[in-house]
Amino acid sequence: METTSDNFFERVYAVARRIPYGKVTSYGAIAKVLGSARSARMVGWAMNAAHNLEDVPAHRVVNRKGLLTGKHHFDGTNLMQQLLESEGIVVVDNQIIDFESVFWEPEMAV
DNA sequence: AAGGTGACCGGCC
DNA sequence: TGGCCGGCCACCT
Repeated sequence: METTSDNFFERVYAVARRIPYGKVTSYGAIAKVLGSARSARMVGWAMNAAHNLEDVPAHRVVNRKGLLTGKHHFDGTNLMQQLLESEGIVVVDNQIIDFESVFWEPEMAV
């Protein structure tokens, strides 16, 4: 049942699922790919539902500062950080170290 | 149907 | 990236 609203969410999920292992991206980057760079908030909202799905690695999505703003929404307080460090990403004080190095630019399709 | 909300971003001080 | 303000768009009650 692909309704218009679900379609938007699916867009975010599709991009998030394409995030390579050991890489992260920002909400604004995803929103930009979706065509609405200013609706980054909506991406976060979509992620809110996305984190409920195991198909979407929401832990690889952070804000443009490389800060784990959404870690508070995870099951555990430091679960998000644990997952990122598990992928080789260094996180200190909820902030990704060398964020630019692990940053991955999302794309709609290949 | 309308209002409030939100895991943000960009600009300015 | 320190802090504050406005914008923007879809979801929820």
